[in-house]
Amino acid sequence: MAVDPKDVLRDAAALLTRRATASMDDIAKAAGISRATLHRHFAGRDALIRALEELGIERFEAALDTAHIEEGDAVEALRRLVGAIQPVSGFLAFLYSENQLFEGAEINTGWARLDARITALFRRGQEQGKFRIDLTPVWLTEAMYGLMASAAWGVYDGRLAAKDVEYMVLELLLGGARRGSGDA
Amino acid sequence: MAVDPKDVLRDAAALLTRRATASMDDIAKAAGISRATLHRHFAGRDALIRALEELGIERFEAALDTAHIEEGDAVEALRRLVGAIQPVSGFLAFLYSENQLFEGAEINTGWARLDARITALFRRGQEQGKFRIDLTPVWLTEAMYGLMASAAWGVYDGRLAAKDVEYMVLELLLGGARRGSGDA
Amino acid sequence: MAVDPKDVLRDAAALLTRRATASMDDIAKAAGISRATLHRHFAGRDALIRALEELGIERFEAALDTAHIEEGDAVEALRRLVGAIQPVSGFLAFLYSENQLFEGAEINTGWARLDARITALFRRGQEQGKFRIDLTPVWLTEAMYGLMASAAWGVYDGRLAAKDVEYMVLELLLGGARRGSGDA
Amino acid sequence: MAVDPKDVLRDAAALLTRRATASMDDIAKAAGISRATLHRHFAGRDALIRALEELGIERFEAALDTAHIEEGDAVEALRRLVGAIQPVSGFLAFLYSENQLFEGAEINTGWARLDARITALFRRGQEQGKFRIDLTPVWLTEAMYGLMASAAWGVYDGRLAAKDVEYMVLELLLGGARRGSGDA
DNA sequence: TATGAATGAGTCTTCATTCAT
DNA sequence: AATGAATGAAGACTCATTCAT
Repeated sequence: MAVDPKDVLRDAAALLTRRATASMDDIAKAAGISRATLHRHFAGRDALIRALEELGIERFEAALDTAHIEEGDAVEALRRLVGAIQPVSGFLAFLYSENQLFEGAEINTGWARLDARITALFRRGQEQGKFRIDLTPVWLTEAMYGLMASAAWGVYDGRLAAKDVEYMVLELLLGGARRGSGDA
Repeated sequence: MAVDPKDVLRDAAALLTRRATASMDDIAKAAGISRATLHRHFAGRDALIRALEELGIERFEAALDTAHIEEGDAVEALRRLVGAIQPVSGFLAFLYSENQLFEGAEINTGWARLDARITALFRRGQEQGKFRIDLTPVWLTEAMYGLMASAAWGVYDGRLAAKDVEYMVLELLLGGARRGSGDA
Repeated sequence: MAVDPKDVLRDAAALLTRRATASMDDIAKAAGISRATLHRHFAGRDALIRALEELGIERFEAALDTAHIEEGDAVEALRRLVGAIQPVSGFLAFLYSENQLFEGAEINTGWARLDARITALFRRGQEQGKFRIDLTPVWLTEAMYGLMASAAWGVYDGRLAAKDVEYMVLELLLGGARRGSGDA
Repeated sequence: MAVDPKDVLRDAAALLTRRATASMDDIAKAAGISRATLHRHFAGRDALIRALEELGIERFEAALDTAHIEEGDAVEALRRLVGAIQPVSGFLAFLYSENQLFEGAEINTGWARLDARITALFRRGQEQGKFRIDLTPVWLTEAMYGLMASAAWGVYDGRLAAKDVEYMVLELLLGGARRGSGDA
C-alpha cells in the first residue's frame, strides 16, 4: 500500500508527456492516489515539476552514460547517443518545452551539465575533423534537442512511424537533407 | 477609439511568443484594452487562439509566397523559405508547441495546406535529385519546424545569436553536422 | 450594483467580531457578494485583515479625536475616551486578540501612533498629578485595552449589561476595586 | 516508550500559549510524538482543547486553593490570588481568548465553578466593606481575567517586564489609576 | 501501543467569462 | 462600442482524521 514516489513520478511523466496541462487532480488519478497524498510526496506543483526534471536529468544522464559519448569516434558516439535517448525522447520533449514556455521558473542547473557533455561531444567531433566547424557546438546541441522533440511529437501525432525515428533524426543531424551529403 | 482586432492579435502574438501562459488579462493589458473588450472581439480564449492560428497561417503563407517555394531549384527555394520564415519564427514556434501540448483543441486545418506545400517542396527536391530519398518529406518538414523552434528559443534565451540563426538552421537542414557534407 | 469596499469591510468587521474564524466564503456571504468579488476588492485574506486593521485604526483614531484626549484634565479626557471607544469596542477587541494570537503577521504600525496618544494621555495625567506614577503609562494603556475587550466579550456573552459597561470600565480603570478609592 | 497524556498536554499548552493557531501536526511535533499517536490519546482537536481546558481548570483551581481565597481579608486574598495565578496566566489567557473567539464550542462548565469562587471573593470583599459596591462582582471577575490576559500578552510581546506584572495587575485592580486611590 | 502513510473535506485563490452601464 | 464590476467554475493547497503495519 505504500506509494513509491518513483512510481508516481513515472505516471506523472507519462501523463504530462501526453497532456502538459494536466491538473494535480489528473496526475493524482493517473498515479492511483489521492490529491492529498500527491501533495504529501511533492509539496506543490512546482516541486513535482522539479522532481520530474530531476527524473528527466537522471534518465538523460543514464542514456549519455550508456552511450559512452565521451569515448571513441564522435560520429559513432552520436549514433549511440541518439539511440540511447530514443526511449525517453517524449518525456524529454515535454521537459524541453516546459522549460521554454514557463519563464520565471528556475531552470534546474542539472541540465547545464548534460548540455555541456553533448556540446563537448560535438566539439570533440570538430577537433577530430568529423564535424563541420562553421556550426557551433551549442547550436548542434540545441538542434539535436529540437529534432528529438519534433520526432517525438510527430510519432505521438501519428505523422511519423516510431521505428523510423532514430534513423531519421540521426541521419538528418549527421548528413542533412541534401543528396550527396549523408547518403553516399 | 475603435479597436482594430488586427492590432489586438498582433499584440497578443507578441506577448504569447514571449510568455505562452499569459492570461486573458495580461493579453488585454498588452493590447491596451479591457478584458471585456477583448472578449467582445474574440468570444473566449479558444477563439483567440484560433484567431492567432489564422494569423500565424496567414503570415506563414505569406512567407511561403514571398519565397516562391514552388519555383526553381528546391535547394534555392528552401534557402528562400528559411530566410522568409525567420522573422516570424518565434511566433510560429509558439503555435507549434501550443498545438503539440494542448491536445483536445481542434487543430486548424489551415496548417495542413501549408504542411503540404513544404512537403511538396522536399518531394520536388527529391525528384530533382537534390534531396536524399531515405528521409521522408514529411519528416523533413517536421524537422524544419523543430529546428526553427529550437533556434527561436535559443535566441530568446540568449544561447544563440539572432544573426547566425538563419545560416545555422539552413546549413544544418541542408547539410547536417558531418564534415564533407555541407561545408565542402 | 457597484460594491462599496467600505460596506464590505463593515460587514466583515461585524461578522469577524462575532466569529473570528469565519472563512472568506462566510465573509463574502455576509457582505452579499461572491467570493471572487471579495478577492477582487481585497487580494487575499491577509489583505482583508490588513484593511480591517486600517478600518479599526481609523475608527479608533476618530474616537480619540472626538474625545479630544489631548486637551484638558486627564481624568476627564479619559472619561471622554472610554465613552467614545465604547461603540467600536467589540471590533477593536477582535483586532486586539487577532494581533496577539497570530504571530508572524506584520502588525500595522498605525497602532503604534494610537498607542502613543493614549500613553501620552496617561503620562499627562501623571504630570498633572492626577494619575499614579507607580503604574507605567504603557501598562495603563495595555490595561485599558484588556478591560475594554473583557467588557465587550462579557456583553457579547450576556454576562454584562451593555448599558453598564462604560461606567464599569471607566470606574475600574480610574479607581480600582477597593473601597475608598473611586467611590468616594 | 509509553506516552504520558499529561506530558502531551503540558507541551500542547506551552505551544498554544505561544501560537494559538498551531496545527495538530505542530502540537504533535512539540510533544515529540506522531500525529497518529496524538489522535490516539485525544480523539480529535476538540477533545484536545477540552482536555486543555480541564488542565487549565485544574491549574486554576490549584492556584485558588493555594491562595486560600475563601479565607481572611478579601483584599489580602486577592493579593494571594493574583500572585498564585501569575505562573499560569499565559496559558489561561490562551484559554480565555479561545473561549471568546470560537463560538459554537461548548464551554466547559468547570469554569463556572471557578468563576463563582472568584465572584464570591469580590462579593465577600464588598460585604466586608473592602470593595466598592457599584462595580458588580461579575464585572470585577471579568476584569481580572482581562487584566491578566493583557499583562500576559504584554510580557510576551516585550511591552511589559515580567517582574512588574504581578504588582501592576494587582494595584490597578485594587486601586485603579487615579492618584490618591491606591498609592496613598 | 505507536506510527508512517493515506485521504476526505474544506479553504484560498485565480481565471475565463458575463453583466450592466 | 467599450468598460468597470461581478461571478461560476476550477485548481492548488492544508488540515484533521483514519488506516494498516
